[in-house]
Amino acid sequence: MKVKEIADAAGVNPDTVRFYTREGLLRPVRNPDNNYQHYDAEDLRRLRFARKSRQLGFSLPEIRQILERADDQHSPCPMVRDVFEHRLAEVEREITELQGLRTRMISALTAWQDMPDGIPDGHTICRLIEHWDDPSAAPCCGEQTS
Amino acid sequence: MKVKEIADAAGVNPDTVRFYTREGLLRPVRNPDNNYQHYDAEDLRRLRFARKSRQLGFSLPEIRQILERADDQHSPCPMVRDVFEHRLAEVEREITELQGLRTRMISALTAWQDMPDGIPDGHTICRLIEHWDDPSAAPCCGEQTS
DNA sequence: CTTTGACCTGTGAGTTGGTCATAGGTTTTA
DNA sequence: TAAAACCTATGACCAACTCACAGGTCAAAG
Ligand SMILES: [Zn+2]
Ligand SMILES: [Zn+2]
Ligand SMILES: [Zn+2]
Ligand SMILES: [Zn+2]
Repeated sequence: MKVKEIADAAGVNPDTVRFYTREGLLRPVRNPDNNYQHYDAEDLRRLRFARKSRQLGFSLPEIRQILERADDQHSPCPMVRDVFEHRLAEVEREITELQGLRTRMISALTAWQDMPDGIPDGHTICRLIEHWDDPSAAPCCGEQTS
Repeated sequence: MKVKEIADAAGVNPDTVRFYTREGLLRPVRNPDNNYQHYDAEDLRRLRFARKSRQLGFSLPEIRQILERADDQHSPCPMVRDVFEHRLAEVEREITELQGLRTRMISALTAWQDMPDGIPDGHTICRLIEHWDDPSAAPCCGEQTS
C-alpha cells in the first residue's frame, strides 16, 4: 500500500501517516526504484492500533513504547494498565479545572448582566474584567469574602 | 520598575513579562544608559488585567485587542461580552469532550478487569486496546451493539 | 578595587499532535 | 504527450509560555 491507500484505509490524513512513520510508529519498506514507501497489512494494524490508543488518551511516545514492547514479544498490558490509570486521573483533573473555569465564567456573566458598558478613562481598562474576583483565589490584601 | 519587580508584583514569571512585552501587551520605556526596560504602574495594571483575562479564558490576541481598544478610548465591553459567550460555549464543548473521554476510559478499565494480560503473537499487539470498542463510533462493518 | 552574585538583554528552541505549504520527482490517465 | 494525481523531504505553524544560552550591568562584600 502507498501512503494515500493506508491513510484512506485507516481514515486519517496522509500527512498523519508520514508523521507516524517519522515518529517510528510505522515501518514501511522503501521501493528503491521510485523512492516510495510501501506499507503492508501489519502497518495498517499498527496504524489502527495507534488511532485507537489516541482515542483512549495515550500519547505518541507511549504508543511507540507499547509497539516496541510488543515487537520484543513482551506483554505491554501491565504498562498499558498503569499508564491508563495515571491518564484517567489526569483527565479528571483537567475536567475539574475546566469546570472551575466554567463556574468562573458563569459567575462573571451573571455579575455582568447588571453592569453597564464603560468608557476607558485611563484608570480603568474594562470594569467587567477588573471588577471580577476570582472565587478560587485566596484573599490578597485582607479582603473578607463576607 | 524592572522586569523582576513587575513580575513579582503580579506574581508571574519574569519571562512571561518579557513575552507579553514582545507580544505588545506591555509597553515599557527603555533606559538608553543600560538598555533596561522600565515598567510603570500603568504596565502593572495592564499585566494584572491580562492575567485576570487569561483566568477568564481570553486569548492573548483578544487581550491585546481589548487593550488597544481601551487605548483608543473605545469601550471594549461589547466585544468582551461577545467573545466571552463564544468562549463559554467552547469551554462547555471541551468539557463534554473530556467527559466523553473519561467515560470511554472508565468503560475500558471496567472491561479490562476481567481480561488477562497477553503476549503479543504477531497477530495481536495488545488485546486490551484492540478489543475495546469506541461506544461513540458508528458501527463500522455491520456490527450490532447487542 | 575587584570579585561575586543577582539581575538585565535578545534570540532561539522545546512543549503536543498533527496540518499545511513548498518544490520537485513519478505514475497513471486521457 | 500532457495533465492530473500521486509521491518525496523539509520546515513552518498553532498557544502560551518556559527555559537555555551568551553576554552586558550593577550592587554589595572582601
Ligand atoms: Zn495488552
Ligand atoms: Zn486585595
Ligand atoms: Zn468593559
Ligand atoms: Zn467492524
